This record gives sequence, C-alpha cells and structure tokens, in this order.
Amino acid sequence: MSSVAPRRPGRPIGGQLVVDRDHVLDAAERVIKREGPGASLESVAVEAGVTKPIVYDRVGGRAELADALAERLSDRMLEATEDAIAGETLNQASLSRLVRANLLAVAEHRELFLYVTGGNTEQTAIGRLSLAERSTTPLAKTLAFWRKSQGHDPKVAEAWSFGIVGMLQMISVWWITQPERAVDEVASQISDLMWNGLQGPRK
Amino acid sequence: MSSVAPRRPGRPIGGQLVVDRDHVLDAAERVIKREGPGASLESVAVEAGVTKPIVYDRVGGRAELADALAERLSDRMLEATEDAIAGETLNQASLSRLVRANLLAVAEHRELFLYVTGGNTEQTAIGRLSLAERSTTPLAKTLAFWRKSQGHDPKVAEAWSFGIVGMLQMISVWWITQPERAVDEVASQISDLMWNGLQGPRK
DNA sequence: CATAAAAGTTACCAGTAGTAAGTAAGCCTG
DNA sequence: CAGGCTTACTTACTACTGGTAACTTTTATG
Repeated sequence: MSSVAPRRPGRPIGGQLVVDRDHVLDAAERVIKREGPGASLESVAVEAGVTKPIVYDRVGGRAELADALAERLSDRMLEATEDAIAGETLNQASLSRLVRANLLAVAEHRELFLYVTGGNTEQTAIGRLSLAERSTTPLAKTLAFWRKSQGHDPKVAEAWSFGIVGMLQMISVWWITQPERAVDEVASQISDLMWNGLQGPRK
Repeated sequence: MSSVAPRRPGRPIGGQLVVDRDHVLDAAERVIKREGPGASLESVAVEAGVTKPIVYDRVGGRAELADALAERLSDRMLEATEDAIAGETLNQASLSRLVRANLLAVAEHRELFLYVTGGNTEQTAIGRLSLAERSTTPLAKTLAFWRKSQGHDPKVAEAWSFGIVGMLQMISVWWITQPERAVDEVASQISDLMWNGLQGPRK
C-alpha cells in the first residue's frame, strides 16, 4: 500500500504539483485514524507519498496542521448537525436530534475528534478555544435572535454558547469511551438539561 | 536562584532522600507557571534540583506527571468551590457562587489549568476525562440525591454531571482569555443556564 | 541557449522522552 | 572492623521528532 514509487530529487516530470493541501490533510486524517493522536509529521508525509518539507509548505507546522484539521472537523460536524435541525424551529425535539447527531458525528470521526480536542501541546488551549469558536459563533447568533424573540435579554448568548459547546464536547468524550451507553438516552438527557436551561425561569 | 549546589554522583551524605514526590510536583508547577505548558521534564528536574531519572523514579513519565498535577489541581478546585457552597442547600445563589469560585480558582492556577486541560499528546483525552471524573463523581452523587428529593428520576445525574463539568471547563478557558469580562456577570449568566436546566420542565 | 523559477529530496540540527550503566554513601553480617 | 549488598543519586547514552538549510532536477522565459 505504502509502496509509493520513491521519487528522485528535483522537480517532478510534468511540472505539476504532486500533492495539494487537501491531499496532505487527507493523509493526516488516515494516519491519525491508524496511529492515534501523537502521529508524527514524518508519518503524515510518508502517507501522503511525499517528504516532510512538503508538508510544511502545504499546511505548515504541527500547530497549523491541528488548526486545519480542527477546521475540517468542525465543518463536518456543523454539516451533520445542521441536517438534524434543518430549517426547523428550536424546540426540545429538534434539540435532542441535534445532540444525537453530534454524538454520532463524533463517533464517526472518533480519532480525529480526540486529536483535535485533545491537545498538541503549546498553545493548545487557544486552539481548542478557536475550534469552539467556530461552533459558538453561529450558535450565539441563533441564541441571541431566539432570546430576543422571547422577550429576553440576548446578552447571555455568547457565554451560553461556550457553555453549551463545552458541555457537548465533554459529553462526547465521555460517551465514546462508554460504548454500551445508548445514544438516544444520553441525547435525551442532555437535551432535557439544555432545553430547560435555555427557557429561563418558570414564570 | 537555581544555583543549587551541583551534587556529585553517588548516594548523598546522610543517606536521606534529597527530594520526595511532592517536591518534584511543586517544582513542576513552578516551571509550568514560568514556561507555560510544554515545559520539558529536564526543566522540571533542574527546578527540583535533581536529574531526570529522579523525576522518573518519583512520579513517572510525562503522562504520569500530567495525571498527578491534574489530581492536585482538581483537589484544590474542589476545595475552593466547596467553601463557596459549604453545607448550604442547592439554590441559584449558591450555584452562582460556585461558578464564581470556580472561575477565580482557575484564574489563580491559570497556567496549571491550561496544562492539565490542554493536552500532553497521546492519551490526553482519557486524562482529561479522568480529571473530569474527579469532579463529576461527587457532583453526580449530590445531583442524584437532590433529584430524588424533588421527586424526579435520578438516572440523569451522571450524564448531567459530565455536561456541567464540561460547561465549566469551557467557560473557564474562554473567560481567562477575555480578562476584561467581569467574573460576576459570567458567573450569573452561567448559573442561570444551569439552574433552570437542573430544575426541569415548568409544570 | 542561458538563466531564473518551480517543485521536489537529502541531510542536517536542536531538543526531548526515556533508559542503561556507573558511582559514592550507608548498612549489615561475620 | 572489613567486605559485600543496598540505596540514592548522576552521567551518558539512544531513539525520535519538529523544523530548516542546502542541494537537485525539471520547466518556463527572454
């Protein structure tokens, strides 16, 4: 499989790029899936059929790689969860479907999720935060709009968004390490907590 | 400061241990506070006035070090938040104080918190989960008891605990990177969300 | 056709986790 | 009180990894 014909130095015949950025990122995902987080850039390069400096040229260092993969993952998750709630109004049932879709998406990209949420040392927390921000930004907008429509103060939207995203992340990590737990049960429990929290004090 | 007299090889005069486990862990905390996460074991050893193999003997490798520090941090956080809610019954005000105390405790141990929650590669997610578990286990007990006393199903306690801890963690990371944000405001907003969520559907 | 640009690889450096081997002091037995 | 075992360290190494500088070959251009 990895018996890619060894290439000589120098510009390749044909003058075309051998791999582009997405090829490298795809390779990175496969390696992470196979070797877990902590996979080396060397492995990624080999998997992409190329050498390390190319990885640096196409995507950058370890931190940038993590960022790029985080971006991809969060886009996919957003897509998966958008389908679950598409166009519909916010209510308990749609919320539960959203949580469920989130869990299933995490399970599907298990290793990648662990890699992205789980640190590549250095400014990892900032990275984790920026990943979260990709989710919170649209969520905060929705929340603010919804709060206003309910006659409540929309100021809480930003903090609540981060809280909710954190909750989903932690639940995801917990759930994928407990495979015997039914996804529907957890989704329903968490959406209960969220829904009642969102609605505010009982009049 | 770090001009600890260089020790020769061999058993030290007096036959006593030069440093114990806690000394190494204290040194690790200082180094992390100074150099940020990603501090090397070598630095830790130097700070402890000792060499690397001693670190390995006393606490173990990088993963074990992270675990040990996580344990310490979560104990301190538990202590700090316990004071804030001591003996009192669970209500919105005490919950708000708890969130506030949590945020302040995180700010106090800022670098350590980022180190612990923010990945040391490899099985970091498992580590993060086990840290969370230290908080969720007592929380789940309290929640289950409280739910029962309210005539509700206590089964949700475990999932809810992880959700709440995840929420607090994410909010903490977010908050300490936004120093201009008033702690009381965030604490109140988050405790609103949590309290209403916990109480369940309005009758 | 000479020369610059493009697209690679090779070969290296610095730093780091982890370990094996060496060394000096204390302790115990005859 | 002499020799051997144990204790508590250090020194010195290996293996690997992130990152980069220098080199090599093909293509494009005036």
